Amino acid sequence: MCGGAIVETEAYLHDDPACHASRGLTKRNRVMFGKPGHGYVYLIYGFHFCVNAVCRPAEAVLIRAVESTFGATQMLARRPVGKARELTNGPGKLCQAMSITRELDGVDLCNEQSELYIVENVDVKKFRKEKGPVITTTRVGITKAATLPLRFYLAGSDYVSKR
DNA sequence: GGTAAGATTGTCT
DNA sequence: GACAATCTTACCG
Repeated sequence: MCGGAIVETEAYLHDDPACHASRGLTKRNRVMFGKPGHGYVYLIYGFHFCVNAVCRPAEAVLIRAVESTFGATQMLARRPVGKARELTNGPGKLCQAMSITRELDGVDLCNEQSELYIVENVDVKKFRKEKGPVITTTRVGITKAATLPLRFYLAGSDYVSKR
């Protein structure tokens, strides 16, 4: 068991050229056309995995950074790093640390019996208060629709990938 | 059947 | 700051 608070996300909308689902259903993005609440996991650049939470049909939120709150020992075993923040301050990094792979593509994120799931609890609310306001900026690492303000992160978190 | 590009990261300068 | 590593998918012929 390991986990943490999501501190950085990006949104991908159905009419957004940067969204994998914008050009219709394919083998890779089929999960995005399924039921909302499921996880979309894919391999990028042949090296790293990225996780998304499907929110509406053909629309998803990319999880870019997590601040680990428990199970950090296990995560460090999978991803040995010097500084704690290096553990999960990037979409590919957090997938390695939490052993998120393509096997989890399509997982039900709303079911606490799943290998991977997302919940909102009182600690998260307190965490958000401590970490300050949510900053909205442009998305990172994309070439299409790069100016849309669809990236969100907590101003006070050390685990945000880029400022 | 071939090829170009990608929602990244780590390493070297 | 620049660049290589490495592979799946999408698109064209």
